[in-house]
Amino acid sequence: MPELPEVETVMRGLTPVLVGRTLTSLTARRADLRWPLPKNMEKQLVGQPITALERRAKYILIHFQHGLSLLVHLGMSGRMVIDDGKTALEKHDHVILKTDAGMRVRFNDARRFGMMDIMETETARQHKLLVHLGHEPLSRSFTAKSLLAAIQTRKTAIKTAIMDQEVVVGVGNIYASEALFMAGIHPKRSASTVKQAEAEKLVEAIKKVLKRAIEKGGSTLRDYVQADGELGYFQHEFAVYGRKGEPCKNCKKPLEHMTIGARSTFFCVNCQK
DNA sequence: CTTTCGTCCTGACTGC
DNA sequence: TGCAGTCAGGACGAAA
Repeated sequence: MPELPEVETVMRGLTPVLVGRTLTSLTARRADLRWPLPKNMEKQLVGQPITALERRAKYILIHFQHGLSLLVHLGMSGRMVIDDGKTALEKHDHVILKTDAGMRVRFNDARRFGMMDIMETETARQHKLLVHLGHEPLSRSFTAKSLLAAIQTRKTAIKTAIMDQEVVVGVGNIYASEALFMAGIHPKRSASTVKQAEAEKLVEAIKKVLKRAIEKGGSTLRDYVQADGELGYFQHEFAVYGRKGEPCKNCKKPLEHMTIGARSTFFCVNCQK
C-alpha cells in the first residue's frame, strides 16, 4: 500500500536507472489501468532522453528532454520492478519501459488502481490531478498555521481531514492513524476543534512519521535493485496501525479500532483525546 | 460549499 | 481441501 514514503522510495530507486538514459521501448500490455492509458504512449516517449524524476504527493513525474512528462500513480498495489530485461514477464505487468543501458522497468499493478498520463512538463502543475493538491507534508510551507487555516471550518473528523489531499498530501490511512497517536489526538475529533498547540503537535507528528518511514526505505535502497528486483517495500513498525487489542506502547491499555470515513482506524482511547 | 458514499480491482484471509 | 464471503485501500465523481 504505497503511501508517500513508499512513493518517495520508489522514485529514488528509479532515479539512477532512468535519469540520463534514453527510452528505447515502451510497451503497454493493456489499454487501461484505473483509466485508459494515454494514446500513443510509445510514439510520444520512445527515443527521448529522461532528464529528471520528481515526486508530487503520491505521484511520480518522469520528465523527458523534449518537454513531455509521464505521470505515474501506483494506486494501491502498483510496483515498479527493475531488472535486466532477461527474465520472463509476470502476471499484472502492464507497462514495460526499457532504456539504452539495457535496464527494464515493469509497472506491475494487480488491482489496477494505478494510473499513467502524459502531459507537457511546463504546465504539469495545471494538470487536473495535480492542481488541487495541498501542501507537501515535508515542506516548510506545511505548518500549524497552514494546517489550521485549512481545517478550522471543517466539521469532518480530524483523521479524514489530514487524509484530504487538499489539506496536506501524501498522508494515507496508515500514517494518519500513526500521526494522530503520536500527537495524542483522537481520530474522530471534529477538525474544527483542533487547537493551535495540538496542530503544532500534529504537524510535527506527520513530518516525523513520514521522515522515519522514508529513512527506513532509504536504508533498503543501498542496493536499490534487490534480489527480487523489487523496490521500496519495507517493513514498518507501527505503533497503532493493525494492532487492535494489543497494548498501547505508551500506557499498555489495549488499542481500539473503529471505522472513520469507511477507513480502518486504530487508536488508544487513553492517550488520544 | 461541505460531506458522505459508491466505485474501480484482485489477492489474502476467514469461516464453514 | 474447497469455496463463498469479506476486507483492504487512493482518489475520483456523483449524490445528498
